[in-house]
Amino acid sequence: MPHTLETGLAALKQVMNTKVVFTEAEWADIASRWHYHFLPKGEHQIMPGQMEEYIYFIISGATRIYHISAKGEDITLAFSYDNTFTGDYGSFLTRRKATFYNQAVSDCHLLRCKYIDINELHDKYQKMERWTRLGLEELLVGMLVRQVEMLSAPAEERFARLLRQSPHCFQLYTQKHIASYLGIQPETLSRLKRRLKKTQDTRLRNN
Amino acid sequence: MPHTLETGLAALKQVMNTKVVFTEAEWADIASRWHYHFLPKGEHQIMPGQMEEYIYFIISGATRIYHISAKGEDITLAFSYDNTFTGDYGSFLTRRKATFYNQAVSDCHLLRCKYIDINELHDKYQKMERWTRLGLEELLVGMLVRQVEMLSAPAEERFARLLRQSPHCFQLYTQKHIASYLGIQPETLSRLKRRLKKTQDTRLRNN
DNA sequence: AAAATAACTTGACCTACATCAATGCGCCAC
DNA sequence: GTGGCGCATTGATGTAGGTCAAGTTATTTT
Repeated sequence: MPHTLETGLAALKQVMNTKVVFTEAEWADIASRWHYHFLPKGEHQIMPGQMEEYIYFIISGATRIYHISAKGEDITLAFSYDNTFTGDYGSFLTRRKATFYNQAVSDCHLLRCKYIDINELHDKYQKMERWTRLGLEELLVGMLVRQVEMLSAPAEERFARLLRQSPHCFQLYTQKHIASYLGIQPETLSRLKRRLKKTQDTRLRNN
Repeated sequence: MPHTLETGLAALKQVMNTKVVFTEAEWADIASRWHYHFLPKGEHQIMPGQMEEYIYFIISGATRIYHISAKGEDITLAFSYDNTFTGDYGSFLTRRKATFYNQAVSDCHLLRCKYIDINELHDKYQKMERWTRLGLEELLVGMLVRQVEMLSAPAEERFARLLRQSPHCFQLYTQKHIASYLGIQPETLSRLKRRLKKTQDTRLRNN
């Protein structure tokens, strides 16, 4: 029986142990606080105005965190998929109302853990506090890289880099959403794709 | 005697206590690991390729964290000033070589703490681990807000918001640096300023 | 205080990307 | 299958902001 609590916890354990190694007793306590949850394709895990009560771990599936701007534009902020965490961290961490949408773009098999459980774990185990700290550090470094790229690289380069570093995203998400993640319009992404293919074709022909 | 170790530690204590309240004994241990450092205007606290050995607390002064892109563009990522922390967090946290410059734009009176001391404090006190976690959470939320703004708001709005929320930055930093922080050219910022003043003037005249 | 240097302003022109619009294509519903 | 709908492509045109250049004003440096 794939994608249920057991297999999910095994995946979660492996992911968590890459940062901090928990004892079996600690792990048992942690594991007991995560619960299976299913989110069908198209449904929202959270919407602006709600409180983010859980942090989510994706066993399998894909979600998209986005924001609707003042002008009504749909802006994709992050992609989440197998073996990654998701949710509106801002809301979850600060206990303020969510500002983002998080939508399943395919059926999602999830584990989730309540805020109070995460908090209790933080109180109970220094290691848990450290695990979260290390996770936040990683997130922060990633966001800095993205920030630099958005400010310094033109659309074409940002696209090329995403294609190189996260090709699977082009399978999981529509071009519309990838475009908004890259900060451009779908039409522009379409044209970039064609241009890139053309230059690759001519390169092939010349070699 | 202003801006020396004592006054600096008093400021640091106050800032740290807003997140986690330390006992006097804990604080004494923490305080003993921070040391005064002076960075004259124009000098760099760190440059790409170096290892960030310290985390810095600014008693007084201002620095600018920036990056030189592949095309040679100077991109300002963050401003730091009195009572804030600074440094290349990415390098400091991950122990990899710095990718950013951090330059004093005015004489800086600093406190700094070595990586190993921070680490020892993390090992020794769960509270310290929590303090760092909460600090990272705050940083992360701020970066998310900025990311959304960069993707959704046009230059004029980003400028107006910075002017509203951080007017002191316009005293501390040159327009060139503020422009690069906003993701525009200095010429564009100059034009935006004029346009904004014009609309404000007409509004005044009509009231 | 003069000279040198850097910052800011303004104008003319240019380009990357947006917008609008038309057409074609896949995909799900029934 | 076939009707419908959202997604992708392509073309024509618009525009925010970039680039280049010249002049002005601050700010250092000597």
